[in-house]
Amino acid sequence: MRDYQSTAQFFQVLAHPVRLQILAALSEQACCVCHLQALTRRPQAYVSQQMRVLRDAGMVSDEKDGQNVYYRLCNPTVEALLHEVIGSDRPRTTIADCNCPKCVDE
Amino acid sequence: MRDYQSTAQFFQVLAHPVRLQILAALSEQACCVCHLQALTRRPQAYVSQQMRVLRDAGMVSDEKDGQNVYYRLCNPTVEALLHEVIGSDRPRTTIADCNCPKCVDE
DNA sequence: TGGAAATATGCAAATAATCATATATATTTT
DNA sequence: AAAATATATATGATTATTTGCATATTTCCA
Repeated sequence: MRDYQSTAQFFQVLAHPVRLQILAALSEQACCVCHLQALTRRPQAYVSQQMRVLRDAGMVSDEKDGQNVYYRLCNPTVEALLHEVIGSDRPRTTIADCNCPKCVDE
Repeated sequence: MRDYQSTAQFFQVLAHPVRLQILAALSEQACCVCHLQALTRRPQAYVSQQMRVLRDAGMVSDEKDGQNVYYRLCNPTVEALLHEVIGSDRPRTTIADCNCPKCVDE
């Protein structure tokens, strides 16, 4: 990590409840946007906006598979911090209403 | 740490370059406000405001000694996070113009 | 006691972040 | 090729944060 300015920006990205929820979900498995929509109960555009913030911050990477875009965590520091502050006792929300191929298959 | 909302607020406090600089200094030793003023090159009222934010967030504790107030880190999670994101390669800024008893004695 | 030094607080202007809405693009299905 | 689905982007209104400045409070010392 560089100077205090960029470190502050890094923390700013984490200073958001929905982004934290998304990152916590991604720390378990890669998810498509529709999955995160169901998880967070937010409109698609909203989730997509947050994913851009996370992508621009270098915290997640995206991979397109057909119609779906799968996001995954790609930053070890973020993983470590999540573990530090959230730990493993986070609410294991099961998502019922996601119809992406990956969810339907399992 | 509790829910995502309070975790986000926790990160919000860290999402500030001057507060980060102050916390990094406190992670080495307790400092009075005048010391932090010299370090950050900000007006006294500015530093005092940031100290309130850190105090309200439960990250630092204050102890009055005569005219001076000494602040110290009092949150192990903050210490761990600072170490994670800043590490030990932070600029070791020596402060010349602080006249508090502690600084003058040494 | 009175003044100077150290620190804290209150408030307002400037700045930045959030979120809803509308719309665009790409892919699959029919 | 048109419709449907998944995702992305642009824009603007609202709200929150930052920061400078004036002033208050506390303590020390002459």
